[in-house]
Amino acid sequence: MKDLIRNVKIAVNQKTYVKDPESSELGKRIVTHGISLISELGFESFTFRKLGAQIGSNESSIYRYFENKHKFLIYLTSWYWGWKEYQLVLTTNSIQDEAVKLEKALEVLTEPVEEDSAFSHINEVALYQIVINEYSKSFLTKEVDRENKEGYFEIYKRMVRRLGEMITAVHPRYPFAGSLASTVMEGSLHQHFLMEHFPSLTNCTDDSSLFNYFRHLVFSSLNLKTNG
Amino acid sequence: MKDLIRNVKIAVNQKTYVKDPESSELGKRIVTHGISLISELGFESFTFRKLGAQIGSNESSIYRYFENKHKFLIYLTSWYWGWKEYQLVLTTNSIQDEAVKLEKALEVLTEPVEEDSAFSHINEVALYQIVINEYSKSFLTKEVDRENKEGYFEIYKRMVRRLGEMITAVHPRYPFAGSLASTVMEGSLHQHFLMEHFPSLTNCTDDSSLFNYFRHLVFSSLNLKTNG
DNA sequence: AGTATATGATAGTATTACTATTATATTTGC
DNA sequence: GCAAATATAATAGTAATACTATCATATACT
Repeated sequence: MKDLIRNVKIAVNQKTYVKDPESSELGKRIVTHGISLISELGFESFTFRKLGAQIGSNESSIYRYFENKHKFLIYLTSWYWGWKEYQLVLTTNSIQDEAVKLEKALEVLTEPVEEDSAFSHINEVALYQIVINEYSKSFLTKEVDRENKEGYFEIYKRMVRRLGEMITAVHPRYPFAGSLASTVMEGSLHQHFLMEHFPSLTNCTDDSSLFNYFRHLVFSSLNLKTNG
Repeated sequence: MKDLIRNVKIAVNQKTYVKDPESSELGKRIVTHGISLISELGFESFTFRKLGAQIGSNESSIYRYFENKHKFLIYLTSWYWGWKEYQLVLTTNSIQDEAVKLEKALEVLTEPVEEDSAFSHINEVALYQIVINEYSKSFLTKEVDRENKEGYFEIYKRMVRRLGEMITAVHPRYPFAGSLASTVMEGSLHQHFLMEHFPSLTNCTDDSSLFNYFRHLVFSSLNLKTNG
């Protein structure tokens, strides 16, 4: 999944930034080095001051692009989900058989993330690590309802909805399509985290076993056998 | 599930505190009001200074019980999981039929939390809200591997293991017992969060539908029908 | 050449997350 | 009942955080 289409821009809710970081060189440097610094230090220890130091730029300049690091995290993770959604749609769109389509969707969601040269200023592999380790922190806040209303989580929600619709297409009377879709979305991040830090709590050891686990989980719930 | 046994103390890893908060009145006040303040302000805005102000005590006195708020969170959530584990064991212990036992375990994990008068200084309902909203933050850190080695997450891990063993007892050849157990543990918190803040992403509307969803998920994976 | 815009440099503020020290209560041991 | 030990309170101090504000400079555009 790389280089599929050039000249595509991932659309992120404009409220997440003050000035579009893709509109300037400095903006792109903020994103590039922001990703590497968050994945290196973790979100708690990451500061705009440190980021400024790393890119040889001033803290105050970064504030001209992002209000604070929370919004910066929402920007980055929204970008990630937008990018993933794009892959999801592109990969599954042409598939007629609904079961095969769903299976393919699960594959896209669990397969290892690879560099996408269409977005040279973004290291998707490092960004994926950020999503695994920090995404939950973007919504586990007291401001979640207000921010949800403002549309900060739209892309993620749309992806859950898409996956839910694929589940319903396979089994229209299954009553928990939304819950299953959200369980898979969140669960695949969580199982990734467990593989890295709590291997005794998961049977998954690599991305292929992760895929097998979720495929079995979903298709069993829908009373169907899998192909694998 | 209340008042089952008195004079039981939930054992929490001693490294999470400097001085056992259950050993003094002040310690218990810290825990009592700490729970209410974190659930009121959220973990990010919670500080020992504010807690001190609320209990009419000094910030420095709180530091004599807990090194920092991160360890305080680990203490509180460990206590919660210890309390839940106790319920789990007590409820399922005497059940012979492995499928019934597993079903009962899922019920304990998804049912609404009620006040337990055996621990009068702890508001279990508020603590459960903290677990839903903040638990992930206790392990989504750069220090997770070190803290895991020091045993900070032992109780939670033991619960996942117990649930995994129950799954294996029902279906010995199912290859993803651990992953399924961890998915249910984390997933039930996540679905609770979605019910409150992202209702469009779940089909669960109350604790009974939550239980039905996870029961169906687990028993389908094990190729068994449920009773309900 | 003049103006607008982007970035940089510096300084300042309130708060956080502590640590250290000293003072004052309270408990306990003899 | 008094001294000693312990627990708690009060105060102060530090480095860092998360900003905001102001002013200077560089570059770009007209």
